[in-house]
Amino acid sequence: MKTFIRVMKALSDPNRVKIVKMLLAREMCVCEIRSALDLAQPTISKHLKVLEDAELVTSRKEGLFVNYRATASSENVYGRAMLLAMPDWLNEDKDVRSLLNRLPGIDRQIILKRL
Amino acid sequence: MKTFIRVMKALSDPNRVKIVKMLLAREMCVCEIRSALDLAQPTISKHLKVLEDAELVTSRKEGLFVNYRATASSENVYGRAMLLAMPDWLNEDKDVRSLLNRLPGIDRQIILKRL
DNA sequence: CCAATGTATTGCTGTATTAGAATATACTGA
DNA sequence: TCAGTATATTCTAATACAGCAATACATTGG
Repeated sequence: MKTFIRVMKALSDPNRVKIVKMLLAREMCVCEIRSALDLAQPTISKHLKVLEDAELVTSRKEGLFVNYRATASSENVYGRAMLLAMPDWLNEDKDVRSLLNRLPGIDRQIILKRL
Repeated sequence: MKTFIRVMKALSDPNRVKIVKMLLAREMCVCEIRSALDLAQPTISKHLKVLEDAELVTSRKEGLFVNYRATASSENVYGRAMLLAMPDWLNEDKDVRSLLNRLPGIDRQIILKRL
């Protein structure tokens, strides 16, 4: 039950859902997610921790960056099912659509130059 | 997105999940659900409202009683998908198991006599 | 080792959620 | 119409959560 609730809670926040949708499209570092969502960096980090605790995403260090991706944990039936369904869901949502459209232009190289 | 979040939030509470599991097994009135979960009646009513708003359950009046059942709204893709998956989920959970086992013995006739 | 930088953690505030007591509403039978 | 009963609503208290600023941690280049 706990595992199930964790997955449901993780997907109960619009910003976390948007993060999952992006990470299903491609791997991203924290600063890229931050740039896409326009939230404070600690907020992004906390959301990612919730998603990681729910076993919906995994992280991989690459120098200073931490890359996240949506990966189904084989032990978590619920997380796996949700990640399997998510690609087909919410694609008509206005916010999600524009987010995924902007995704190719969101690159850590460009973000860092802009600051 | 709103619809999706509503479904996820509705399924983010253990007691609501238990209610759904029971209602997938059979139709029940509020007092039967209350007897099964041992929560205050207003709490049950509020949980049912959340589930109804998420389009996971429907209600049907029968005299003084209000019978609830888990019914997928055809308009709600997410609710439909979750209700389709739920029967296979959480059956190994200790609480859910004992709840579903006790279900046949939970009857409005018996409950009302006991009071 | 030091400075710079990407990310994580902590502390705080405002808001949302869950729970039950008290109360209101809706229906039934006399 | 009135009493009784099943359910819904309102109110309040306790807890949980989202967000940000400040700070800590970790890695890299010099």
